[in-house]
Amino acid sequence: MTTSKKFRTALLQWNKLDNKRQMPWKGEKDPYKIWLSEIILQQTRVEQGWAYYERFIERFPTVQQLAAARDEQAFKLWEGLGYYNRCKNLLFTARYITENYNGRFPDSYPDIVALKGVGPYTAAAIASFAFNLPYAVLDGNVFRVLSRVFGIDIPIDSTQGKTLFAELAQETLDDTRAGEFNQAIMDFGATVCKPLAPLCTVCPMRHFCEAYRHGNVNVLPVKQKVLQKKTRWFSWFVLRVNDKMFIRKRGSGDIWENLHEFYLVETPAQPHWNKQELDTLLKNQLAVNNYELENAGPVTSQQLTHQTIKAQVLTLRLPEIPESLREKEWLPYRKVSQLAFPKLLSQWLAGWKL
DNA sequence: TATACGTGGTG
DNA sequence: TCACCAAGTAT
Repeated sequence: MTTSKKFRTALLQWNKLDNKRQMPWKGEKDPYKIWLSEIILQQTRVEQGWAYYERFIERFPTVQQLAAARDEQAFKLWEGLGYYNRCKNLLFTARYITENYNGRFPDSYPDIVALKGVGPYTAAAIASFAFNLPYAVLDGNVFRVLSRVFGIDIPIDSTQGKTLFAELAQETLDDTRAGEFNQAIMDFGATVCKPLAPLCTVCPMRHFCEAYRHGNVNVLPVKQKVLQKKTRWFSWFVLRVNDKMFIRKRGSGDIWENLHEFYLVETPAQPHWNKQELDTLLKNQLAVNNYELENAGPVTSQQLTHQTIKAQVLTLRLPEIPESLREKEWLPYRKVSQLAFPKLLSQWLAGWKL
């Protein structure tokens, strides 16, 4: 018997007898809900996305209701989940489906994969879960499980590796039960063939797993690229005039697009804000001569995928709104709390006491 | 096609 | 502390 055949049989039997994994979207047939769950789960742990899924479904039970959402409302609901372009694309696609498909989710792979924010993985997931179409999912779990069982050390982030694993996944798929198979292989990867400390001693595949036989389970899958990280220094100034504070929306070309922030000063090295430095900054950048430093918080750090942000939040009280800043960007806390912020700032706001 | 995009868990 | 990685996609 081929390894593919053994794999299929062992996987489906494990799924039937030993897979205890439960999730709110499991077994769901509504393509809208499947789509929503898959977008939330992109590069995101199930435990982290779980509550977000439930809140979105509660607030927006149908694609039409999501399409009718205000942008800020959706972003506020997404706040803290990361990769905020997912939220932007979610809104775009909900509106696209509402307008172009009359609210009916497309039911062919080519139509699904054409949706913004939907790539090969997500399209295969929706196609197989909602419509039982024979498309194999290829996510981090599948890369790991296949690389180990079949003993493949070609880097999964190489062009050759991506092609090879995509073909292997499609060959291995039980295409009469695509949805069941796809769910099973991801559950298996997440609970048995785990990245760290896999449960090889109780694994139903250990008798034919190449990595287990060669003792290299812990080095598979292979990745070739190491990502570069840089450190950036952010100083956020909470400018306050009476009960309002200055808020701006972050633009394109950098992290946290569409999220909000306070007045940002980025420096090439760690800043040390003393009176003279502050005087100069306020005068040069904002033409402000009169201010009071209310508070200078601790330097906190956040690790992103490609950069480390070292940030400090300083609160300044000004006598009036500077001419250099627009009136409309000054908001009371009541309004500010409805906007989405990066974690560093939402945490600061949560602890903010007037 | 190489790189950027968030946040949190884990060993 | 730190590297790795998690139901990837867009550009």
